[in-house]
Amino acid sequence: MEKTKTKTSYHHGDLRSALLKTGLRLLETKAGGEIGLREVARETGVSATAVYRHFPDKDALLGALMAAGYDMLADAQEAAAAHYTKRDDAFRAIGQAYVHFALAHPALFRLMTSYMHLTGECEDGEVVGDNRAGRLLKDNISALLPDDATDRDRQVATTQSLALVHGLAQLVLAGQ
Amino acid sequence: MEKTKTKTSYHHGDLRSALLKTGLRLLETKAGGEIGLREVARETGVSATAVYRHFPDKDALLGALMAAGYDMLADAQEAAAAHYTKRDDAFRAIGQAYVHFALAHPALFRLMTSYMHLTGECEDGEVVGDNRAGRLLKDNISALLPDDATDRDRQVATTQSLALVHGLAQLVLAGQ
DNA sequence: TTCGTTATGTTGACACTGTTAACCGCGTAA
DNA sequence: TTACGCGGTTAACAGTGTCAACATAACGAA
Repeated sequence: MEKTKTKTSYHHGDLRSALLKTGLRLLETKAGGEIGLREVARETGVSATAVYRHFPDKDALLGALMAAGYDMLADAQEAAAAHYTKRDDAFRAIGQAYVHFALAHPALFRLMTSYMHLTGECEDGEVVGDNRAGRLLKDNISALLPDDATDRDRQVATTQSLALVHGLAQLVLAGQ
Repeated sequence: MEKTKTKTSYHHGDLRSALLKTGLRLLETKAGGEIGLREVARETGVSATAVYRHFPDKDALLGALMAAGYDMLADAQEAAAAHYTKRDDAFRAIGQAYVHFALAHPALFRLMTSYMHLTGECEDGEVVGDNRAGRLLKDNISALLPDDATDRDRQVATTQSLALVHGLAQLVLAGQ
């Protein structure tokens, strides 16, 4: 019930999501350091090379974990913002949720941010806002600015607050 | 002349600094990804285990490279600030130097920041300002604040601007 | 000078990693 | 029923960090 495993299952149960689940679990457990392909495979009770049926690469697996992390982050931010009605309160809550998330899931957060440069496939648009979390923040910032603000103003404000919040999270994480 | 190699040398020339030099070179060359102990040893023309005579660990080697990077950063910041006489101009220059450094030496910067959590030996003091770069920024911030600012004010201001600058560097680096 | 000790570097090995190639079993479609 | 392909396996390869044992050069004491 809590885990609708979608046992659509071909052969063994659907891996991929099982791999992702144990990957996230390992990231919660392990305080620092990287995660290993063989490790997650072993912990899932499957042979290492089975991973390659669902992910072309180790980086692909990590990328999927990143995506899952960003989804979790966006969920947390939305939940945090939902408690508030005033625009600026909501905005503050979103920023706090970001830092809180980094503290609550350090290894996952580190993975998400240290592989940032793999993220943006760089389709010449904005690289920052291509995930739900970024979009959420951008929308909330836009709502805070006066109506006659230019697009450039909005982008500057977005980048500034994202930088502030992200840097803050990083610093807090460094100081443990 | 440019490189006073301090050929005090016992046996082979002084390694350690040679290792650090090739380590930095490799970090300049390699765009993304980690650096390897065996790799730097091989490139220095020495057997892998020779490294262990000068560094107890791979992490120790990376730590030394980090320290070297922070020194380079502080140098760049001091040089940038030296061109200006007004306090706030100097402060801005320091921040710009930070971002510029991240862009100029991406791999090194990534190493410096991603191993941040290994840095602070956490002697219950301030973890941020234990390197020259942090101290420089802190001093410049203090100079900008009014004289009657409390210590807490100064710390908040320091953290805020460091977070902003650091986050900005990270974002710029992510967007290449 | 000669000799022993210590710092420095080498080879060989171990356990581990990511990745590829070759093989197999099950479920489905013809 | 048979052929095929998807999802999994084992075996192997190159590469990694690290340890133990061995070699050698430099230096201080006899």
